[in-house]
Amino acid sequence: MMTFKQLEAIYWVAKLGGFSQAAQKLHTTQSAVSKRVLELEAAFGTPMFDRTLRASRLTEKGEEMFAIAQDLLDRREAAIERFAQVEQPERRLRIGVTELVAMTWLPRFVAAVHARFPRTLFEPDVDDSFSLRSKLLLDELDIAILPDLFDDSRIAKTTVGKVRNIWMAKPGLLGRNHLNVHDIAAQRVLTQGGRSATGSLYEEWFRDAGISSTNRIVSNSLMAIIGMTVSGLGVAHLPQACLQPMLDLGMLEGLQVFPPVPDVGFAVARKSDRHSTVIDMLVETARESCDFGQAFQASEQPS
Amino acid sequence: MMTFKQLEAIYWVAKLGGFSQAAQKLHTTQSAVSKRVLELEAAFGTPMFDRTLRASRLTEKGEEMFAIAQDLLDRREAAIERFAQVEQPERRLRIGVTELVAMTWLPRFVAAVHARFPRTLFEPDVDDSFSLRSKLLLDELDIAILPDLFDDSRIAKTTVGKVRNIWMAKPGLLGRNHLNVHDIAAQRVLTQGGRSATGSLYEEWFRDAGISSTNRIVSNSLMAIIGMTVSGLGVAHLPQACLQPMLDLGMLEGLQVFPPVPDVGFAVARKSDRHSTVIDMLVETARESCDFGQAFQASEQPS
DNA sequence: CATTCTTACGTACTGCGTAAGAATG
DNA sequence: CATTCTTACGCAGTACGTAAGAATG
Repeated sequence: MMTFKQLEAIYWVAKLGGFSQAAQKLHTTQSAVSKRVLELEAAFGTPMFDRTLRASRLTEKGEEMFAIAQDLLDRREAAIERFAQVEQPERRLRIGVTELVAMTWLPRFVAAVHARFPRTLFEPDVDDSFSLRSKLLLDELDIAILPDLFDDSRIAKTTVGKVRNIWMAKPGLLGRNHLNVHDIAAQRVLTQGGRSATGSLYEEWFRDAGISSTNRIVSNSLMAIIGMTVSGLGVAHLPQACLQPMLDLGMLEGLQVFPPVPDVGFAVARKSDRHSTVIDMLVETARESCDFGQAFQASEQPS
Repeated sequence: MMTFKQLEAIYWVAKLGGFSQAAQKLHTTQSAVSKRVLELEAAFGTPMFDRTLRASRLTEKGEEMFAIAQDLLDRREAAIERFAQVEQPERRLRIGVTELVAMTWLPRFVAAVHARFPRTLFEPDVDDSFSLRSKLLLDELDIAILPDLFDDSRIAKTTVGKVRNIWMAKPGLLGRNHLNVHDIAAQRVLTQGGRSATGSLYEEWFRDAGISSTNRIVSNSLMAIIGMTVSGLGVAHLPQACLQPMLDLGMLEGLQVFPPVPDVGFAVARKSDRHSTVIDMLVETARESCDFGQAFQASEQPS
């Protein structure tokens, strides 16, 4: 049932163009390699190599499996590498944030942290909440700032703020301004996918109203969703405060919708088993500098 | 050497809180599970469980390995799932783009495609070039629009445009306006990491000038970098056209730097072994609608 | 003393290597 | 006929299950 050995086999056969070469690379015989590949083919009921030709060429399915093998083997390698490294107490802060945070107060946060830790190398990582959580658990991040919408005993959280989102659309796209769930569902809805915490919030919201499928465009990027909303491709539920300038400019129109989608709380998250005063201070700094209001465009303007 | 069986063992022991429970789950004996865990511990020279207590509790290293196990097992599961699915000819276009594309012409592109394929479900995925390439190979995307900076026989590309980046900083951050590589290196440089194709371009640029290490803030998000640049945290090499409004407003200042970093070409990429008229038409549409000039803020304003 | 994990030991079977067979150009 | 992969077969060592031992509360 798909072992690493099988994956190594298909990987090196494809890479080196032959079973014997792969065998050499894997310090075994070509017979053994052949069998590992045959196992894999049997397990998935499809040939991975085209044997009609003299040189081993991947089939279509084989290409797919090769990509899978490459991915899984790379990840194993990387994981081992990371694990082997001793806990390096280097001054390097890897901080994960969602796109909304990146758009709004990340610059201020970074500036505030730099004031306290001038010699620290900063690495802001912008990703969806789901990935951020994984990266925290894999120790690829020191802290993460994300929507407070899940619970995991391995992660400790500190609430830092709340964001008010409202439904928006290109002005004039909808006739009225007072709407309900079903009016929204009748439109094309632009949302973040299920990997985003806020994205799953809407799915729940629709489900609660008994609505299963809607016409949607799903993207993992808030930026892309804002752009598409401005272009009139549909309605989206977007942070009010940081888009206020666009509302004021008439590029977007806010919609009154009932029932409201609940507000989203944000939290600073870190792995429960990692304790450090640096991280504690980071959390403190985050709480102080937290502000989802102003998008970067308007902040710290030179006079 | 780290097999899936070992990972399954540590995963289920941690999850179910006992070797016997894990054994039951894995359809084997608790003795076998014990040995698989011991193997893993031997391989990495560190205990994963704290056996002083009655209930099996993960050690710190164990937590780390647990996260790795979870990650790799999930990915194997997902890969098998994906592989098993027959080539579903569903009308669902997963298009990968980099952040720059998401900021600029993605809305227009989506609008153009919707005009041609009105009943198609669109899923724009914004990620770094490296990830986009992986996702293409894993068939998680139908096409991707990314910097034309790598070659891979498994991926077919069509050039669609070019982007001019220039060095920028908060006005007044640097005294002069005419600079060279070393002046830039003396500043704090905000760049995208090595996972970004353009990010690796700068590393080459610095290396060519004989500069190895610079004071840097690395982020995977263009958005975050723009924000931090506006805040005066450092200098960055950013797309000129789409930030022209910010240059005009005096939020950013363009810098003349010698030697110039080469321009970046963009291409539509797809897997070589996937042929479809829909994809061909997408490529065509992309070429026609391509425009990195205007950030979304200014596009399609309602009169 | 019941529960939980490790150790010991004999076994079964998986997976391997050698070598022969089939297919290809 | 040289090269490349598959099959056949016997062997070896891995990994397993049973059962006993050690540790814990």
